[in-house]
Amino acid sequence: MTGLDRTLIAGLETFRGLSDQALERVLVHARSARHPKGSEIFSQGAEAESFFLLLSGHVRVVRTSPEGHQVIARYINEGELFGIAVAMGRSTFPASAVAAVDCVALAWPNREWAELQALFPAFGASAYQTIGARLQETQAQVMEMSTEQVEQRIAHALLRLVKQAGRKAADGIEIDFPITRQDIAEMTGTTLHTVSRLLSAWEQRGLVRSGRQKVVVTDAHGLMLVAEHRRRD
Amino acid sequence: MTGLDRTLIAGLETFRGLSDQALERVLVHARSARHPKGSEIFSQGAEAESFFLLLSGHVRVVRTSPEGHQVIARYINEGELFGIAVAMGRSTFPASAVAAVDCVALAWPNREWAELQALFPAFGASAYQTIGARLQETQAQVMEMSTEQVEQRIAHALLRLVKQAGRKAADGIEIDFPITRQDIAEMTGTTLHTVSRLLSAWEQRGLVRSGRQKVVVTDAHGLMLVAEHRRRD
DNA sequence: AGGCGAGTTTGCGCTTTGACAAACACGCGC
DNA sequence: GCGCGTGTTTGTCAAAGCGCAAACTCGCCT
Repeated sequence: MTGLDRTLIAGLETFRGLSDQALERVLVHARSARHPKGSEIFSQGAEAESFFLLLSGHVRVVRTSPEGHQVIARYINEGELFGIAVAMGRSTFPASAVAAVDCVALAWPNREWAELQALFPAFGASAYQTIGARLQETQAQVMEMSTEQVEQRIAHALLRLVKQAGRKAADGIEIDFPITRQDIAEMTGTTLHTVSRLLSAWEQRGLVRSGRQKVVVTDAHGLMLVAEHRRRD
Repeated sequence: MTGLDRTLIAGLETFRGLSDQALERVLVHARSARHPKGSEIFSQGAEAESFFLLLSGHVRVVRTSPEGHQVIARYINEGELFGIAVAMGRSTFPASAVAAVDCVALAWPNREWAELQALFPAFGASAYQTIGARLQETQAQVMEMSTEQVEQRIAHALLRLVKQAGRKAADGIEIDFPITRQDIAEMTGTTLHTVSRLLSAWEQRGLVRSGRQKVVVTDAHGLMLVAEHRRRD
């Protein structure tokens, strides 16, 4: 009854090197679900009973502080694992996941984690590499926030988004999902006002073209120069 | 010839639940080394050939940006693993480790990682939990830097230090290793000047007592109030 | 077609905090 | 015991960018 075909996940980095048979096994306990844009896939603090893999769409991972401040920890791209609290020995989700667009994701019960890891060591290794990579990225983000001005941080964030979720547009590269000034502010630790001002300025200089929930980087190289420019050298 | 006794590591979280025999096996390829205060245990960017466990002392993990800015990612306490690039699938160290005081650390060749993990699943699980916990901490740090003022960040940092490496002093809790204003600044993304001013102010208010490379928290509760106090609510 | 609302733009004042500078003090080594 | 260097204190100044406020505009829903 699953109807899940192994071609869904064949070719994904996470399952690289697994045989067709292995892929079938992986999918046995997986359930696929559609998550409409804006819906919460899981909720910060909730009991983590499953882990997920994004088949299509884009997911925003958001942490909310006790005081209600939101911070976007990362965007998840197609083919990535997310909500893997189980891999970090956590029983609750440390953040919420929200579908940035209509999404399709696979979900496995946590108990499958140990199982799959034992059956397919390559899967375990790849998963832990993912966590390691995220630790690196997050530490890089701390460095950025410690040493860079807001302008550089936003430029870096846009370049990262374009790299991870860029789609060729007529006059540049467009970020492949709707993103507000507020979102960008929450990624970079600033306010939507400042983001708005900077995007306007950059638009004048021909670096980007932006509109309602939309950003197109028209001069990636120019933006890189902005990102590299240090003032506190 | 090793002379390493299993009592060195018995009782450590990382090796919890391992038999005496297992502990002996763990130590077979371990080498112990003394690292004088201020010396580098490993260097950012260098080929990672070993992973480490701190037996005694305190280690500062420092990242340096291409422009030369330094950020202290964390302090390692006794009994903790560090330099586990191998666990994250990295071939080079993403940061440097510097002995904050005279230290003793065990080192294993990377090849032992897979070995130990296979032999003692509990070891692997605990190690990955460590990485997961560090990812959490680092993300919490990003939140802090996004949403809190410098004063709150420094208060939080001090409280964390006191919790992790506090030692009872006559009139409060002292941080157990020499730490400069510059160090605190590099932990919190600010400048030593600002740290100095705030510590002075706090000293006046009776929250801390500080001197050359030394900080004593005399009123942890009061400092917590400072840490919680939000201005951008 | 029109209205509503979310998202955006923009102005202004002000606080926080960084930059620069200079003097100071503690402790170690000679 | 003295001098030097590292670490610390403190002052002044400047400006980045936040808070607040208000206007605006595009899309979408009815």
